[in-house]
Amino acid sequence: METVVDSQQDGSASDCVTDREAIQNQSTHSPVSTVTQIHYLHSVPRKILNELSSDTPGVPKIEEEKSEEEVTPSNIATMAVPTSIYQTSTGQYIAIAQGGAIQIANPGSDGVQGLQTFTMTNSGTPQPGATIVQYATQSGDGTQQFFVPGSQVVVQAATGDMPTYQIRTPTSSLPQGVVMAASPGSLHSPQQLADEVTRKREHRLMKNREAARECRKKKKEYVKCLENRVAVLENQNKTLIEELKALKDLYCHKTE
DNA sequence: GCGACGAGACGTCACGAATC
DNA sequence: GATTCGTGACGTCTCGTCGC
Repeated sequence: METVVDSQQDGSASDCVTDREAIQNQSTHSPVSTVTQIHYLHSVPRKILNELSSDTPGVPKIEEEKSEEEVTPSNIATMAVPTSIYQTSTGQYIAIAQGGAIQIANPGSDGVQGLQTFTMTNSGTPQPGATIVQYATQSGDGTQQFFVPGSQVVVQAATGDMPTYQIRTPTSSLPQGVVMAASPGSLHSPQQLADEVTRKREHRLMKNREAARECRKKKKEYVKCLENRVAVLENQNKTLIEELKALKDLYCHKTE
């Protein structure tokens, strides 16, 4: 009589863990809701910015509105020196440059995703004292314009998938959620800010790289385990068939 | 030798689930 | 609610094989 070799004896088959039984369909849509203040989509710019960043993938870059002759992509380190840097209570950095560019960095997310630049111009102002913020979308859809009363305080009005920003006139009572830096620029230089964002991004990428490696390893082991189990069950099946056949023969001999 | 092709490994992004 | 983790999907690279 044959001995049935079960992989559970060596413990490998019993260690078969079902990773994810059902592979769910993953939709790539990003919900868009209408917000009355300045807003941008989180999911869209990331890929677009990566496409825009040419030779060094992984290095976040800010695409500013450029003049005809100036095509050099500006990254964080080379952007205009901000005159005011604010930090919201959520840790977000908002810098307003001398040229009127508003830069928003979201340290909670990766560098590319969380960086936005708005350019302020004063042309065609329909309201007295108002400033038009030109929001250049990275998708190439054109620019959206927002009217800004007076000057330059950017307020994060909402967070989540659809963060919104309000630009308000600074008053004695700051809007809730906004922390003004003691002296503009003293919190972090743009370089430090960029370094921090880059560092966090690289850390996240490194962790994800390792996780992906681990996940693949796990998946390979799981597949191996399943193949092993198939082999064992086939072997078991074959043995049982032979056993059945032998019993049948024995029964036939006895009845004869 | 060389281009085409498939397989496997890898990095990254996106997103849901789990955890804090 | 924010952060971290796990993983599917996608694109890219490398390597081996095959036909020419």
